[in-house]
Amino acid sequence: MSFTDNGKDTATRILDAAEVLFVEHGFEATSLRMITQRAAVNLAAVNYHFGSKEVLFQGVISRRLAPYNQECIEELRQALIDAPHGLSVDSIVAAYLRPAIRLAKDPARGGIIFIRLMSRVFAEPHDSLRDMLPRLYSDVLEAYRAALVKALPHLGSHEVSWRLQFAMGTIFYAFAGNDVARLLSQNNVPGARDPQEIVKHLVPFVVAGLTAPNRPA
Amino acid sequence: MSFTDNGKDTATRILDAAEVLFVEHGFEATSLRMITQRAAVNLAAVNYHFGSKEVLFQGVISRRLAPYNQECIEELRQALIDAPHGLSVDSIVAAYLRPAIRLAKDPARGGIIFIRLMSRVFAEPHDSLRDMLPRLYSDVLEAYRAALVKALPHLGSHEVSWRLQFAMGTIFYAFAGNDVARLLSQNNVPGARDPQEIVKHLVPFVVAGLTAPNRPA
DNA sequence: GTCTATAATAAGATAGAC
DNA sequence: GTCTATCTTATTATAGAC
Repeated sequence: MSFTDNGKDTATRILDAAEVLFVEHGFEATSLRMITQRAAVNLAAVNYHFGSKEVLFQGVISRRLAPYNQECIEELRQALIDAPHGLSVDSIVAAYLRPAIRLAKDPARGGIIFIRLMSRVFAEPHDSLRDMLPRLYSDVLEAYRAALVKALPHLGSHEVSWRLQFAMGTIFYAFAGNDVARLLSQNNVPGARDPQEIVKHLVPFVVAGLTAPNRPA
Repeated sequence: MSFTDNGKDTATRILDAAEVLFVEHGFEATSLRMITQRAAVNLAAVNYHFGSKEVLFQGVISRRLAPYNQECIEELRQALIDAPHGLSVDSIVAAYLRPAIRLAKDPARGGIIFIRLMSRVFAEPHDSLRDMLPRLYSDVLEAYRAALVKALPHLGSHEVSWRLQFAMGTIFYAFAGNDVARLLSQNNVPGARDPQEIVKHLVPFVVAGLTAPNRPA
């Protein structure tokens, strides 16, 4: 590993630049030339270090995701220790979002950029990009799904799956920075990009959705 | 207007093909060659009829959206006539989703493909594509926002905006066909692509989210 | 309006010197 | 590991015959 003047090696510089650009422009619209220019490295370095643009994308995700997943699982484990007789839906949602807030505040681990990238991946049309997440993320989801099934015993397992799916959609969409808010011509929601502010309004919505009565008239 | 053997003119054939391909692959990854090949028209026809790929995209959206918007507004107007003293959140959500279900069942107006395309637009990284929707969709949103503000008088206008934003995110995500469901290794949600089935499970979730107490402890 | 042919450009990937 | 130079292939868009 050789180092450049700003203290990061070439592969890391490429990952950092790619992370930002993939969020901003999506996979297809981000060229290797944009990435290497931003990273101030040679064009050929991408293929030397990663082999292809697609593998680079996987690298951008996986470098951050593994430790983050650990944190999510650990957070749930701790919550379960503190309340061994089962968690409320509220505590489950709060536990799920706590690592996200911590990550959002920590630029060294990608910060809000990585949160937004995760949200974006689900919307990537590229099958190979979208399909990498189930593999990388299923452990976390299964853990939280199990907790929810326990917390909502009156709902069937299928209904919990539906609601978890909606909840994930809501959360990812809220963090994606797509600014559905901008749709509203008036009343631009203030603080719509601040993760802490988002979560404050998001938690009641998601908790209420998850705990909704099984079938209103 | 000259017509080909299957009864549709060239511009329409291009729009039909582009609609499907933009949903499937996104804007960037869909080439004019894919479109003209699928439409069985000449490559140059796109630029003759539309001028550019971006204008074509706008054309795909706007041909369907104007009549659909009319329907959404009319649905709300009718509901308000039937209940002149104000609508429940439940009726508002139901009114909003009714045109979507009708459209989803009507392939002649784009069917589920167009619903999914709308959902996808919000996730398009291209600014110029994402930014066309506020202009085209704000009337509908403002109408439903006003109804929600009336139905939820105890919430501030800002809070209603937040929740409408979350609700729209949930709904669009649910229809986008991104299959967050596939994240769950087990328990693949059955019927996850059938609009009627989606709506059945979606309504209680969204209504509960919108009517959540203002700030649970 | 529709076609062929092509211009102009940008993309991902690689070979080979250093 | 890093560079320059280039290959190969794709793209959007257009010019001009019919």
